[in-house]
Amino acid sequence: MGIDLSLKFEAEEKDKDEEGSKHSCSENKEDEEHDASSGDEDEQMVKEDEEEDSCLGSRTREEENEREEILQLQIQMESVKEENTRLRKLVEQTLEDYRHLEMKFPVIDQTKKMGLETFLGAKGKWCVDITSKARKRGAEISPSVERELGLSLSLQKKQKQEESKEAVQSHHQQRYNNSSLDMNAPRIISSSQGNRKARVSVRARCETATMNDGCQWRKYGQKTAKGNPCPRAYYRCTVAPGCPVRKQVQRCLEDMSILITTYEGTHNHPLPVGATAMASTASTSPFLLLDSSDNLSHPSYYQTPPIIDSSLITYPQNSTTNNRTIRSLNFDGPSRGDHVSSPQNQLNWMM
DNA sequence: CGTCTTTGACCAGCGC
DNA sequence: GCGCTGGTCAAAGACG
Repeated sequence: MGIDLSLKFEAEEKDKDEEGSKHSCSENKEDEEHDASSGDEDEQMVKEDEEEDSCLGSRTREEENEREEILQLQIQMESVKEENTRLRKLVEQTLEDYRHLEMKFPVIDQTKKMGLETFLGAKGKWCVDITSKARKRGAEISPSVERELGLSLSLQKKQKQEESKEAVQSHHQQRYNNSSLDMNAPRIISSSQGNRKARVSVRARCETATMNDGCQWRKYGQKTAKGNPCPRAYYRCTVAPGCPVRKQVQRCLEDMSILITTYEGTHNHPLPVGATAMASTASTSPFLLLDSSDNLSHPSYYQTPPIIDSSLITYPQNSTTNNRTIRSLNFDGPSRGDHVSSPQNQLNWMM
């Protein structure tokens, strides 16, 4: 270490100085001998002895001083060494803690997801049931696929307090989203309460401009949101006059093939047939039903199958649940190229 | 002509 | 109070 080198360097310099002083002392002696030849030899000898004694005395004093200095330096070195080992242990401990935390993080994340499923209650079983059924069919479900199955559910609430509580969580979520690790992971931003409007956000792979959820929508606005070059479109349900349901449609910034649709409100009318087909299998209560294909009602639908990654999400709203109950329906949807010809086929495929 | 989309204007909420 | 941003309105145009 640098300390050791510098100490050696100092010691070497001191040796050199010592040699130099010795050399100067002997040089002085030679000069004196040269001078003695011209003067009284006895007196000269006495003088020489005295000077030699003084020279030797100063040399021993210097040596003692050097020894003391060396001792002090050695003590300093020992203390520095001790501090060095202590710091090293501290660094190692910190690194170890960091590694431990790093290993624990996925477990904590998984626990959070399990917590969500618990929150979803009995209906949360859907996710497990459907994936297990898929497994029974022999379909392999990789962890990444299971992530893809994850319910992309965002219930939004505008209350400040709860948002601040969730700020840390959403920050972590954002970090995950940015790293494209978990695009379709379950995500509850907030839940509606009281008479506030329920909001459900759904991510689905969809190449068309909007998803067909069986309802009729009228576009009433478009806005470019900050941070996303893709414009956000605003739609209003036109199935029944005065239906308060609205939806926002926007492409995902990370993956343009993913369509983020946010629904708000509750339909004040019976759902159209296309929506009811799937609805009846999931819930008897009012809900929002989504699939990611506009092609359902399109003549060329049978030639161009939709691309669905995670798409069926129900969100009942009634007075008893106070807009808080969330029912999820996740399924390992067909990968790109799989043919899903109708809502009923989708359900058959699921079951 | 009715319906739907587009798009600029307006408004409310929020942070500074 | 001001500016920014998201959400909505409404007039104008397109389309069947």
